[in-house]
Amino acid sequence: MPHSPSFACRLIAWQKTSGRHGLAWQVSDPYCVWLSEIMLQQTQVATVSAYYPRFLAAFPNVHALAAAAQDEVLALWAGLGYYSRARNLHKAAQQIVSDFGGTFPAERRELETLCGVGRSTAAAIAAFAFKQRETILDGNVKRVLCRVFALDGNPADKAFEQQLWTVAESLLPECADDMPAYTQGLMDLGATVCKRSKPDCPACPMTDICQAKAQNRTAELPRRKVSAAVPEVPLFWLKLTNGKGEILLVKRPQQGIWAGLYCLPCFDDETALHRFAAAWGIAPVHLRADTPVKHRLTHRLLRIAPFAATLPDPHPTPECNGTWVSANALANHGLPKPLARYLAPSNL
DNA sequence: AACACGGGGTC
DNA sequence: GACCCAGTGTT
Repeated sequence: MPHSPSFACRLIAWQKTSGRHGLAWQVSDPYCVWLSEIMLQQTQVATVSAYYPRFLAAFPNVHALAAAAQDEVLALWAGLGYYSRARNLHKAAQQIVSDFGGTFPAERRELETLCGVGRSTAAAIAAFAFKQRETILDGNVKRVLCRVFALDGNPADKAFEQQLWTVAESLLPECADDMPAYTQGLMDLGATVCKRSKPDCPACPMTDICQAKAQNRTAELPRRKVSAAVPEVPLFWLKLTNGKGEILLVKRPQQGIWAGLYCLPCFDDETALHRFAAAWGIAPVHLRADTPVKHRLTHRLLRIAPFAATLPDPHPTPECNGTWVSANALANHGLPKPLARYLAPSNL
């Protein structure tokens, strides 16, 4: 196992002089730390910066969040992606109230019982808010460790993953007071110096102990994941407008893509869309085909064919759990990014 | 172990 | 267009 007594010292000193400071969530309040850590999962700092203050203003503490409606939470999360994070955040706020009397626990193990909080996020909260000697292990840290110690393993391999946790734990500083700066340093080093491509080795505090650099292997470590093929999925949207200029939105189920968000009536095939339109008294000839929307997710390529129609007068009113929403009320609803773009191309 | 789950940044 | 990002939960 790699052991480097100087690793933590170097990192802490570097963070204090050259790390990132002044980010809105660099505070010791566990609620703020937790919220930021969830937002930052698989999401870059620049993206989160626009969402974090808005969300915190709406839900300034865990009680406010626990008492909110899921729709309010999702409306503030809309566009950020990975919406299970928002649903779990909401659930976890209620867990904090019900299971912990409204106060965040300081132990990593207890934090891990919260919905949406895995080991790394629990460790980040424990380290930043409670100065616990727990290690994070995110994409940045993995890259730093794989390079500094020339760890050459398959990222999909469970045993290799476990090895990374063990290495990360072995590097923790002895003094608990150093945990916030150390943890921030791990993230900062990976994000600003030990980047995936073109690492800035001359600026790195580990440059003279880095084994990947010594072996001229920074470009090949960490090893890449093997990426799977991304299947294409056709989708059909119906933009139905009533006499008041309102649009029909339907809340999506709690499972699957865009779970819990609001969307236009959405169909797997055109026949199903026609059937739905017919129930509102709209014949296929009155459906206007709009410009197709291509939207890439990590694991799917959505090819969306939007249709538009105006409700005839009079018209039948079929059983429908949708809601009619005016243009200026769209912002109150959590919409998937491509739908927000389609309905209001101006606010990108 | 593999897959589901968004959206954007970067090269 | 490919790869990655302050990952977690399900199967």
